[in-house]
Parts: sequence; C-alpha cells; structure tokens
Amino acid sequence: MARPRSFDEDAVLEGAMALFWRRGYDGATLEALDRATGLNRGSLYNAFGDKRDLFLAALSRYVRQAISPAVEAVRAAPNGSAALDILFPLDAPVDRRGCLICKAAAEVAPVDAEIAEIAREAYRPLREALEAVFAADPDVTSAKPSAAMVVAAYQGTKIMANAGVSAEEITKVADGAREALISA
Amino acid sequence: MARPRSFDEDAVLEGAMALFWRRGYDGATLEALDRATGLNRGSLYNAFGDKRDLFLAALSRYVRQAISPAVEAVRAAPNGSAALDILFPLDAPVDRRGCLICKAAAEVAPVDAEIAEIAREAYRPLREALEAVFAADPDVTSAKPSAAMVVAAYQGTKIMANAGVSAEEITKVADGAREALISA
DNA sequence: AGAGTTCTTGACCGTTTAATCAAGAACTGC
DNA sequence: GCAGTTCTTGATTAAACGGTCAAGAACTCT
Repeated sequence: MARPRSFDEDAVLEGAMALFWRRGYDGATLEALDRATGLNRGSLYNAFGDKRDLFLAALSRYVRQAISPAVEAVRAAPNGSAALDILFPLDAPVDRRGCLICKAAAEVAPVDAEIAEIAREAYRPLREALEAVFAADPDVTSAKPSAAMVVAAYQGTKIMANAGVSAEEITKVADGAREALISA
Repeated sequence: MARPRSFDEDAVLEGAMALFWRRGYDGATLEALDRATGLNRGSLYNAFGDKRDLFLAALSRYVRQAISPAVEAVRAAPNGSAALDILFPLDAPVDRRGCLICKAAAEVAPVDAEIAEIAREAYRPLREALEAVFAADPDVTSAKPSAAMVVAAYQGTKIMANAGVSAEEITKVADGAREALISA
C-alpha cells in the first residue's frame, strides 16, 4: 500500500543513542545524526519527529539496553557482595562514555521537566533491586540507605569516567562500597 | 595611561559562573553572558578571551568559591562523622543547580582534554582531606577507599539534584554513608 | 498496469551562534 | 591641552544550527 522503510528502526536508534552518548544533546548535530544513523534528515524526521523526540527514544533505548540488564542481574544476585560485583566489575576497563542518563540529567534535565523525570525514574529500579538484595542479606545493615548510597556512588563513578578518572581510582570507590557495606 | 575598566572583574566572573552553572556550556549563549555579566561582548572578549577562556575562569572561580571552603571545613573536622555532616548537611534544601564541575565533566570533558583534567583534579583535595580525617578516626576502617566512595556518592547526589531528586532521597544517601562508614 | 500511499532525497530556509571590527569614549602622563 | 593607550559600543559577519519541503522513488492493492 505504500513504500516500505528501507532501514531497521532499532539499528537507527542504536546509532542515534551512540552519538548522543558520546556528544551529548547539544553536541549531537543533525548532520552528525544523519551520519550516525545512515538516514537522511527527512527520513529521520518522518520516522521519529524532531531532535528532542529522537533523544527521548534514545534515552528509552539506553535504559532498556544498558540499565535494565544490570537491574536483572542485581535481582538475581545471591547477596550484597555479589550485587556490588555487578555494578563495579573488577578489572573492567573504564568506559569513558559514562552514563547517558547521568549526562542527560546534567545537561538537559535542568531545562526540560520531562527529561528530568525520566532521569529520576531511570535509576529507581536499580535502587529497589539493591534494597531487596540488601534486605535479604544479614551482613548488610539498613538496606534502604545503603542502596541509595550505592546508586549515588555508582552515578558518581560514571561522571568520574567522563572526566577520564583512572581505573584504579574507580576501583577504590568499589572497594570502599564493599568494605563499608559488608560487615562480614 | 589608558581608559580604566568600568567593571569589577570578580563580579563579572560571578555572573558568568552563575550562568554556566545554570545553563551549561553550550546552553550559555554569548547574548545571555552579556546580560548575566552586564558587559558588552567586545569588553568580554577584550578582558577574558573567547567563550572557552571565560568558562575556564568560571570553573576556577567555582572551585575557589564552592569547593575549597568545603575542603577546609573537612580538614578541620574532628572525626569522620563531622566530615560527613559538612558534605551532607541535614535539612538543607536541595540546590538543583548541582555542581558546575560535575556538569562540565559530563558535558565538556569528553571533548576537551584540558577541562577533563580540571574536572579530575577539582575533587582531589576533597578526597585527600577526607582520607586524612578518616585515617585519624579509629571508627572508620580503610580510609582511602572510604574517602573515594564518599566523594563518588557526593558527586552522585549532585547529578541527582540536577534531575530534581527530592531531599528525602538525597538524605538517604547521606544516611547510607554515615551508617556504612561509622562502625561505632 | 494504474492509482494511491508512504518513504527518500537533497536543496533550501530563517534563526541563532560565536566571534570580529571600526569608531568613538575615557583616562594618564607630559 | 595634547598625544598615546586602553576600553566600550553596537553593527556586522560567516558559519552552523534545527527544521521544512517539493519532487521523485518504491511499494501494495485492485
């Protein structure tokens, strides 16, 4: 009944997300988005709406692809220590891209209430998953504050990664969380 | 020997810093900087160089004005608990502006190596001050990792503040840090 | 095969951006 | 009061920005 789309919508979103992640919202120009997605500007607007709509879709994809798996893994963790191993994997290279949600919180949230809410909600499942694991672990005291603190420290390491902080430095954050929480 | 400046350099820097803090680097247009500083564009360029130079000066002022006093206060803290009281003051309203250094780390550091280094170094004195206080406090174990974790959690709360996270939520982070670190 | 619909393309538009510049103003030292 | 220097002003510029649009391509259904 009509001309079919010549692109894979998810692949396009992947490209857009990657660019926003690297360059931020303002830093990702439409010209660069064209290149990153392989799509012409008109097709991009036809399929996703304007730049902000595309950003919203990219944020949603990021949560689904980068945060949700970690939440599931934490849910399945047998104890608090195992949960920390998921958030702060040992001897993993530092990803300087940091976290797209944190970048959006810093850059866009102050001038966009809807994106602020998305950023606020994005980390709630992780916090709740940590609460549940900590509450079930007799070695961890006060599950709720501990979960809140770990999430804050996690977000902190993502900002530090953007600044190029070394792996050793970030590992120290993880060590601090481990030694502080696990009273065993 | 020449026409004198008609403005107070520090007041101008204060205005520029405030605007960068609220709107970020890209978000602070030169027109808005003119208004925020009360200076004409030509005067701004004559006195400070280009936009990036002005941003560097604003970052420097921010460290001096917003971070250094906290570092001094932490240095003077009698124990770990008192140090945490400085970083996480009870019943203080949340400043949604967050932290200019963290915003610069998220937005600018990935594409500007010099600013990345500034962001990396800006929090080192705070971390070292915490290390010293923690090391002298028999109730705190492993001063270095604990200090690193507290700084990460602190930066995390600044990002959360940008997203509009509530005071209760942020207080929980502080509670978590207290209960985790102070084994008394 | 023809009509109808959607998708793709690349040129195009108005706006906004950071940055510049010539001209005049304000001051100091002689 | 004159020369010399720096500061201020506002118009100006070239480039880059997000967004639009007309024309043609590609497909389905009848």
